[in-house]
Amino acid sequence: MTCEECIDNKMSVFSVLSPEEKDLLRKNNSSHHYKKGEIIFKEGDKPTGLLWIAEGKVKIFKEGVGGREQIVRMAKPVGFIGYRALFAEEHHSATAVTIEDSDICTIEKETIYKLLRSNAELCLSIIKAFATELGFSNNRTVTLTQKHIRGRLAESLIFLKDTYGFEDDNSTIKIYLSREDIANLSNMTTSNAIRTLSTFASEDVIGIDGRKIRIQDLQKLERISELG
Amino acid sequence: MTCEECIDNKMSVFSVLSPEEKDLLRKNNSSHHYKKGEIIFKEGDKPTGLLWIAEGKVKIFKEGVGGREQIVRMAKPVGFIGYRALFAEEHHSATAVTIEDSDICTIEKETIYKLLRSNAELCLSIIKAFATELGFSNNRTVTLTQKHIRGRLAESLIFLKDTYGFEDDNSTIKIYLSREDIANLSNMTTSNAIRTLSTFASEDVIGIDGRKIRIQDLQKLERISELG
DNA sequence: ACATTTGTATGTTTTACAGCACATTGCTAA
DNA sequence: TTAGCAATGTGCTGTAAAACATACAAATGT
Repeated sequence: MTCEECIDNKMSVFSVLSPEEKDLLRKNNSSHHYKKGEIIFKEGDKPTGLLWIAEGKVKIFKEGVGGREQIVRMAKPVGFIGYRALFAEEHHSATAVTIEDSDICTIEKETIYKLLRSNAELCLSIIKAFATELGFSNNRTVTLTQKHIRGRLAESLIFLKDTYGFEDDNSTIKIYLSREDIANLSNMTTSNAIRTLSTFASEDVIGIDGRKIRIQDLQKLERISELG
Repeated sequence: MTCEECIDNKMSVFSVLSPEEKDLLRKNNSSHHYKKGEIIFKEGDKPTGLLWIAEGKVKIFKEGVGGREQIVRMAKPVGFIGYRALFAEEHHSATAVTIEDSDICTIEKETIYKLLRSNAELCLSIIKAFATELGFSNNRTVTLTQKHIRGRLAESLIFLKDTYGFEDDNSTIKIYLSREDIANLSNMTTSNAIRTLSTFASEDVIGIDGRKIRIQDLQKLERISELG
């Protein structure tokens, strides 16, 4: 998928733009390819423009106590990244790293602000996106602090499934994550992520094939998530 | 402070409005007085309009595992409340309760959307506010999960000081919170909040006079927060 | 003025989980 | 093939913090 295709994509917030505005975007964006594991921006960097994912997957994480990383967001195509810092007029408060080969598009800060000032519907879309993500973040704060290990892991697996969907078999989660990343998403140590995944597998809630995880009993997983 | 004063207040996001737009607001807002401890809206309620605090203080919390509450925000005058759910077009994901007698103003959803569509600067202000709060929330997720009790409590005390400021003595935090609320803000049990506050007092980091807390050594408190 | 509830304080017990050590598997590269 | 290394898997131990218990003080209602 290319930048242009994203601009025309009806899932994108750009769908509210007029043909002329879309033209302005098309003429002012640039694109860059990243290999798996590359850094797109780092905590502390100054945002230069608005980025979005045309192709690939990206994890966004913050460094915590003793360098321990907490994944705060997982992004997928036609999703923005780095926009929080841009609009807050702050430096990036998190780091973005590709978890597979990705194509990232950029438009300059000036261009996006020009569009925002000219198109109220775009503003409203962005506002809605922020409001939704804030709800997600607040929810995360509560579940990560209050749920036990099993509940946190179950929730993360459901989250990954909701975000990236299933493969053709309708049960394997469409993402290739290391145990460490799963742990960093679920606020636990790698050891415990491995251990708890094994337990889930022995309970036939999930199936494990290397890094690929199949959800075999979604209902049970949801029950574990709700009161694990 | 009345609703009208808020609309004219230069700290408010309404400061970007034109005189005519401010008039529209003035003619379409209503106000309501709440006693300490009253519920403004509940988790699951449908938002009806945009609320803001003219006078008083409000805590916003989510119910977690086993009814345990986690305070996600503390609001003060000229600050909006309940706007996340409104703009996300969701039901409220948290409950708002006054922690002292308060005056809350409302404008209908239609009015605020009308203003947003007519005034891009207002949109940008809202976007910036959301982006800032999202940063705060993400930060909270990391610190509440990774810091130890002392660090979490120290951070909360600094947060309360930054939000509500000091009294005339320049050291007493200008808020009257129960130990339970302090615990619910810092993700710990009431027992541990009490215990740790006592420890801080014995270390001369803070001074305790009933519910009133004096910060005696901010530097030390910041150090505890950073790596406690 | 009394009883009843609510909040504060502190000690003891229990447990979930991090931290660590170490074994095993799987990938990459010479 | 084999060496080297990273990722995965498992058991053990220590500990931070929850859970529980109890006492007392302060606020609230009757």
